[in-house]
Amino acid sequence: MHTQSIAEVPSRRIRTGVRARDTLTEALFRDPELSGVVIPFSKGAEIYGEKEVAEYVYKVLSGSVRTYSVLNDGRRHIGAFYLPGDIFGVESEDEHSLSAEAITDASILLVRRHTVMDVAKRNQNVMGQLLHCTSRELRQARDHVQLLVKTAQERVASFLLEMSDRLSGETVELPMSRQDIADYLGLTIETVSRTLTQLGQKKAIELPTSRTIVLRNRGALAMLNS
Amino acid sequence: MHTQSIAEVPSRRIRTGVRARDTLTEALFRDPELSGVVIPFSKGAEIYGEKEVAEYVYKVLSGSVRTYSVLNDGRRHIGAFYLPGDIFGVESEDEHSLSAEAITDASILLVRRHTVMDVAKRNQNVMGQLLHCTSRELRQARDHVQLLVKTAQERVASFLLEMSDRLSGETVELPMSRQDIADYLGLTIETVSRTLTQLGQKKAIELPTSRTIVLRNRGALAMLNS
DNA sequence: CGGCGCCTTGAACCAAGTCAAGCTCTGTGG
DNA sequence: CCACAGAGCTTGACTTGGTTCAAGGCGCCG
Repeated sequence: MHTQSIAEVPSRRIRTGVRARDTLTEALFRDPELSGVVIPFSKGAEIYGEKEVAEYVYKVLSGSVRTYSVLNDGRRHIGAFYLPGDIFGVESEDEHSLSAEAITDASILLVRRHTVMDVAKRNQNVMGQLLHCTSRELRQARDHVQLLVKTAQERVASFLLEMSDRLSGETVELPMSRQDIADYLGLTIETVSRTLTQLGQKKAIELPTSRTIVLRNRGALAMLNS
Repeated sequence: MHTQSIAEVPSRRIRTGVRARDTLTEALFRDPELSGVVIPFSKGAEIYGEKEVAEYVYKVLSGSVRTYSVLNDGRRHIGAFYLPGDIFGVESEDEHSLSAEAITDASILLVRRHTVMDVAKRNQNVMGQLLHCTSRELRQARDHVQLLVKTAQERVASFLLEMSDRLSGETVELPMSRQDIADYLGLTIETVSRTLTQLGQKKAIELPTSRTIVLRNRGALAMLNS
């Protein structure tokens, strides 16, 4: 359920294909046949819930998003982080398998799922992009699996390298909290914190502020990355 | 690289759609346009290697298969097990992201990847099945991620329930070794062994032989399953 | 019957978790 | 403009679940 209903918030209908400047990564929503609605979500707002019917497909225009599930013992597990340009919520099942929340204030483009599907049926190119999109998620999920069999240092190093790649810069402004990172890496918040401190002591990274991380020695991190 | 080349082994060309008895789960290869070749692999034989060009798509007819990768420190990580009826090796990239090996003697149906792709382009139904197939893999990968943040007991219990579901019976004949299970669950062989012993002591399972496991108390296992 | 894989069990050790305290921002109201 | 509250982060001391190392058992095949 959207905490902000579509009717309540200012939004503008756009033709996704005709946005003048599109530096964003995913090609899928560039197709002129796919129109959508832009919705702002404030920090912490739920975008959709686990087991909810998957009515839309989503693209991050600004801000960042986490998908997660809560285990029966109360622990939260984060499936992925989505940054501007990323598409999320693509499911082949009818319901979402994870919940999604805005990590920061974010503006999200929503396109009706059945619109995408209908276009995909006619337009081979869109179908190909959809398949590509799913299999990128698959690759990420497999990478995530490999993360979780490593040591704490390796996990944190891999995470930093991943973020640096996706935000393309040596200085990484993390949108997420230590708790988010911990739940993504399958560690505790204390272990994440300690490990970052250790990486700082090793001169592999610098921590000007707790959310700003400068990669000083990519090689050293990559070494840990396995 | 196939350790047994296609030319060397007895095989018969079949029209996958016209097999009289098809109790096997995946619909994809039932399409009459998709013809393939059946190849036998002996226990331990490599079916394809990581980073190898993905020339075929595979379906297990009998026996079982594991996909895996070897980390730089020598540890092996198993991505998935495939049982009769399962399709594997579907990649949207051009190369396989994991290696595949026969766990037991197995007969595998191979269909050329570009054949599948070509048919999928014309046949909406086949494309849908392909998408479905990829997203089932995605769901499995996400389940696998969730496995790896649990305790040893939970992991082993989940594994047994998964196997019991897929082999549909309370008595599970495991095709894989303790080492395979350990590498799948991100544990050591000793921990897997100890945990099975513990589950036996709790009367949740019985172990008539080391490869035969009888689920005595599904509820108790499901409790651990989170 | 003997050898070899595979599996189990025990004991010591260690990486990460837990519990607890204190620090550092940031925003808010007096 | 400062004081204070609260959330988020770090650090320390102790505990623990799982690994490591080592030995021995079981079952299968030649």
